[in-house]
Amino acid sequence: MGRRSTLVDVARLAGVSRATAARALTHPHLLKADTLSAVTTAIDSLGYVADAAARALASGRSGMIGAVVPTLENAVFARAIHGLQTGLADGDLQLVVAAHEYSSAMELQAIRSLLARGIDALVLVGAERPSETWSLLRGGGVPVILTYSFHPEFDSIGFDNARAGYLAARHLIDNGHTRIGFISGPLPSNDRMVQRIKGAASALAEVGRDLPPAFVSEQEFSLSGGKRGARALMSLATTPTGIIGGNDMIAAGALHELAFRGLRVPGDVSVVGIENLEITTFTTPTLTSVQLPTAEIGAATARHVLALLRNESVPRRTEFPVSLVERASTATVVR
Amino acid sequence: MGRRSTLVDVARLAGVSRATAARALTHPHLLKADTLSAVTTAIDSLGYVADAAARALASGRSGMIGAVVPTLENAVFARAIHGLQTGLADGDLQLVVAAHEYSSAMELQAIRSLLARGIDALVLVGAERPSETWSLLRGGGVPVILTYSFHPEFDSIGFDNARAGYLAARHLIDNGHTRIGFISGPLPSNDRMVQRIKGAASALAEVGRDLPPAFVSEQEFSLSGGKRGARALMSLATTPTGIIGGNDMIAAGALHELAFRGLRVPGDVSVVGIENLEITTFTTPTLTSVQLPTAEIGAATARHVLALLRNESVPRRTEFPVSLVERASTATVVR
DNA sequence: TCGACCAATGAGACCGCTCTCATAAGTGCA
DNA sequence: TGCACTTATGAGAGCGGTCTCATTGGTCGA
Repeated sequence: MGRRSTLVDVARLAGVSRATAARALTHPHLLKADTLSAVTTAIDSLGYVADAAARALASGRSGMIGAVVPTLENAVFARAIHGLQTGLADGDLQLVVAAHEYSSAMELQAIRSLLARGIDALVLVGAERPSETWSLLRGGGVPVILTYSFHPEFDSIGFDNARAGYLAARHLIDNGHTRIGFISGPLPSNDRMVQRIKGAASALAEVGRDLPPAFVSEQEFSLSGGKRGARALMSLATTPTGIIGGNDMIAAGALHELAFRGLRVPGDVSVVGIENLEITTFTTPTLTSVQLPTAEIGAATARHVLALLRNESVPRRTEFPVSLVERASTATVVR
Repeated sequence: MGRRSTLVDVARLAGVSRATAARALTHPHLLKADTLSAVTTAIDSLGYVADAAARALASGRSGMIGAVVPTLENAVFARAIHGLQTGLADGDLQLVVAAHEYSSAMELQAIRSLLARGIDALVLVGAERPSETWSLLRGGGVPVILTYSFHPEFDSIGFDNARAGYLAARHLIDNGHTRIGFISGPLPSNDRMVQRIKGAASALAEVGRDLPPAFVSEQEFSLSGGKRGARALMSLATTPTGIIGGNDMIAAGALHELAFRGLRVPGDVSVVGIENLEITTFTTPTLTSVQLPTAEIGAATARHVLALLRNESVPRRTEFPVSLVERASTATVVR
């Protein structure tokens, strides 16, 4: 079938110059109606498709957006990427993804690699990274959008992670709990989780209590992680009466371990999750959780990127609210 | 900070020609050791990074791989994409993703768009699509790799979906069940699910039974979908004694609905899932499931793509085995 | 009727790299 | 010492678009 046809072929077939053919693509309003239709006809009959590399080289814009997330195996990020991709597709932008597995070194490498690819914008997760990475971002000449956390220097779209932790702890405290354990996800390169823990600690501080390090168990984001975390917390000399899961999967795993140990929820221990996934209504008991705007983040980020590339003015910071959804896994402490 | 430095800057600083500087990048073994090191030094001191668009235009290779999946909201595909991306990164390839939400029209559009982007290879899910899409793929001049299903004409990496359905049904049949219901995921553009249903039907056919259409309930891939599916099946005049979930989330949702209706599993109804996710050991009762090689598929696809681009010979077809993992949700039928 | 101005199109430089081909320097053998 | 041959480097032509600037023909007001 021969080689792909180029603008020259189109121009020749339409009987116009290369420049005119090009204009039909990029600035069609500059052409006389019949010239335009001649070119359009030629394009259709040749099945012409502009070469993206050539276009990127000449225009300095690639039409590709990069995104680096911790992992796609965590549904939160998979969902956000899904929403982002869907939104970008509407603007005819492609999404290039990379995962760093909670390693800031790998994140740096991924960012380098994406920047070298000539992306038009870069979407990252979180606001904590080594200064080397920050300076690369500052000098990259590419708009950076941070998600899930905020940073004064870069456009950010997210929610208040500390408040999510605070709401979870506050709810337990309001039910009379003072010994509250926290099963977190991986902490390296994960300011979101650190913030949630801090938020929980600040709620405890409000009532003169604290969140001792022993009451924080770092685990994977999974049912098994939650199970192991609950095992760890319930093996302590003094055990918590309330447990916060760093996300819902962890909390659900904790519920399982508590049941396995013959402990009643919420009779003996109350449990709160964070994220408010579908699973919260399928656990036994159903899981009280803090609703996070994860679905919104992907879509909002896509809109932000599109506006940015169109030079429309956009708020530097978009914050979504979080709220507690009470279900059956929490109750007033019995003493 | 001025503009990005180019090969010309590197060449000038290193005191060599543009061609030599270029060779240092692409064919370093052709250079004398000290010439090479002069160029390398210049590259480092300028922080030079090759422009991907220019390179793509000149070389005809973009270093980008496209992947189109039904959705990233389904963990199966998120996981596969994650594995694929990780594997590709080792070969310095970028992954561009798109989702089509089980619409063949959107898939076609996504493929067009990726092809226009000049990707070096294209990864797709499944082997069922309109002929228009197939002919685009044939004429695209880009290697296509199919995953999760097989196709004689294209490289394929997957497993036998019909066998997965067969194993699930066979297990129920071996336990004396003959009225078997199937709660499937979305069926449009989803040959995997169609195959699983066919496999289940063929197991029933082996013992002179069939899978009546009324016993197949099409639902979303979610806990709620499974719940709704079980509700539909258990509302029939004649109800099944065994239920197969199109995937584990569906099966877990079905378990929930059965418990809600006061039915005992496996006493009254046996349930089998497909996928063997972590959740199978967290449900009540634990869920018998067919183990699928989803983790392997992403990684294997990455290896396949890398080999392909290096012109190494690769098997056109890679098939992973599936197997049944028996847990507590299935038992011999009581009559 | 003439110059100013505008709309439509053409000409050609340029984006930054790859790759082929030519050239110069170096090597081994008769 | 000369010649064929290899090795290292340079020169320059693309790759396929975008974009600026020049050119042409036509319109309009004085």
